[in-house]
Amino acid sequence: MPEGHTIHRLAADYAERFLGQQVRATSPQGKFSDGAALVDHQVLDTTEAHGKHLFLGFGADRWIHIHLGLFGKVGFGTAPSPKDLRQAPVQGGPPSPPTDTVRLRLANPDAYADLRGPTTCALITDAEKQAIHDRLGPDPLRPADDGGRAWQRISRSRTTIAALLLDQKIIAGVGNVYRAEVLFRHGIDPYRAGRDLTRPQWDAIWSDLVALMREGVRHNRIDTVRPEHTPEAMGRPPRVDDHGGEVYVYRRDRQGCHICGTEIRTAGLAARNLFWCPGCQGAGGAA
DNA sequence: GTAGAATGTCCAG
DNA sequence: TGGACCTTCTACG
Repeated sequence: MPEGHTIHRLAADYAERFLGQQVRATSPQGKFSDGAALVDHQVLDTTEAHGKHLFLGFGADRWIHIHLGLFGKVGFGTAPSPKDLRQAPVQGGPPSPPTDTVRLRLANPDAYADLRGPTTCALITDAEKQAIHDRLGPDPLRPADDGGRAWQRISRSRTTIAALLLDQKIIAGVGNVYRAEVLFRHGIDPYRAGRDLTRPQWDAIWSDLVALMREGVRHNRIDTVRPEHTPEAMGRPPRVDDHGGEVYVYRRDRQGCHICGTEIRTAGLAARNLFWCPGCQGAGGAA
């Protein structure tokens, strides 16, 4: 479920519940028991996101590095955590859910956070953390980051803009949904080579990503349709099948484009599904 | 019940 | 380029 907005939201959500406090850290699943033991009873002093990477800081030179991959998820709840319930079952209460997939649980007297299914959950040093930053491109959600750095790479590349947008070395945090949607919003053919974009086009894409992804953090979901294209504005049924966000093309293949009615198309590109509207994003097309 | 897909990334060949 | 990996949910028997 995670694109960059999810990770930045998680950084804020962990901070809200645990920052500046000693936490209990455990690995009910067992795969991170050693790491959890090293931060157990330590104070969480920093939470930070860069692209799809999340860092939880516990004092000098000690970070938990989390990458959710395709399936990872964090569930927050109020204390007691499910495991605690199991240890002291409430008489007549509901059966506690299974917890054996929880890689990392952070808990304090008021709240818990359960991490499941991450690609990465590891204890790292400052130097290892810096190495991760060094191989990531600018992130539209990091205020100090600058799209110009990405342009240096894009403007010299023969690779398609659709592939470049997913390359985390070039721009960090964009995933399959934002890539499809931002190209649609700017009327850009996904197969156009990076070097065939103009600087103004790239600047517009970058600032649009900043705005869209900030909204994504606020609402914890991806919405990309402009006000005039919402279900209410157009009198069309809202999207129900998906994660709730209103989009133009992502997973809308074989349905009509909200703007021009052309059938949305899909194709594999670099092992991911690409979605676009041939009408609005044809050669030189502008939405 | 079981297969397949899913907003991601790495590595071997 | 294909497979491996991590988990959850849906569609289909």
